[in-house]
Amino acid sequence: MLGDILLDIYRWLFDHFGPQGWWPAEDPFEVCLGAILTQNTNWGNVKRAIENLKRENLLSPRALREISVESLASLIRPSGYYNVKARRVKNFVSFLTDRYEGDINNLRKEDPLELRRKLLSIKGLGPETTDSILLYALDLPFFVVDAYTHRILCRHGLIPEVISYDELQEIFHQNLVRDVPLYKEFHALFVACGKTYCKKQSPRCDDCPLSTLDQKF
DNA sequence: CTCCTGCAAG
DNA sequence: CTTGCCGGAG
Repeated sequence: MLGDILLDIYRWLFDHFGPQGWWPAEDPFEVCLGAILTQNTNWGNVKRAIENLKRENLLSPRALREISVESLASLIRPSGYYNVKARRVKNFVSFLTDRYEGDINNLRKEDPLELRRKLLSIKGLGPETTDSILLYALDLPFFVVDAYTHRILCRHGLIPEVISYDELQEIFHQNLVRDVPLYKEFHALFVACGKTYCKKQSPRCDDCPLSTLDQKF
């Protein structure tokens, strides 16, 4: 029932926007950095920050382990919240080097739910950042919930205004097949729809590919 | 001015 | 539950 509606949403969005090809990054570690840097931040600004790190050959756990948090902060400045994010990147890199030999692939040896719990214990990694890493860097089937997901489903009356991250994620896990490519594309499509149509202010409901959804109730 | 693929601290 | 973090684009 709800699964059918979610699949309908997916199809309409996919038909309208086409494949999004997320996550835009060269390797899994870059995905992790991007996931932290894009917290409440426009991706365009994150790209600048990552370009700075690339230019300085700092896109590796080893290199980021060495650099001072102050230097790191100045390099990621364009992404905003640079002081807190530099600390958060440092926390993640320490976690990776101290416990997994700085190799992102060693994370795959963990039980997925246990790994999620451990990532969440890192200061600066909340549920969305963690699930982005699990899904887009490690190809594990965890649905990434974000502000767009909530806004779109809420405006169509499919979920209550007040709902926790885990509760909303469970809706996807319980009602959709645990398919990694589907989860990757679906989240990216929610973002595309949220940015283009289901905007926070002055949403463009008339042109929205999901406009027929409301008539089902 | 608001918003952006949040999160932790107060 | 509210606030601080913050640059860049529209």
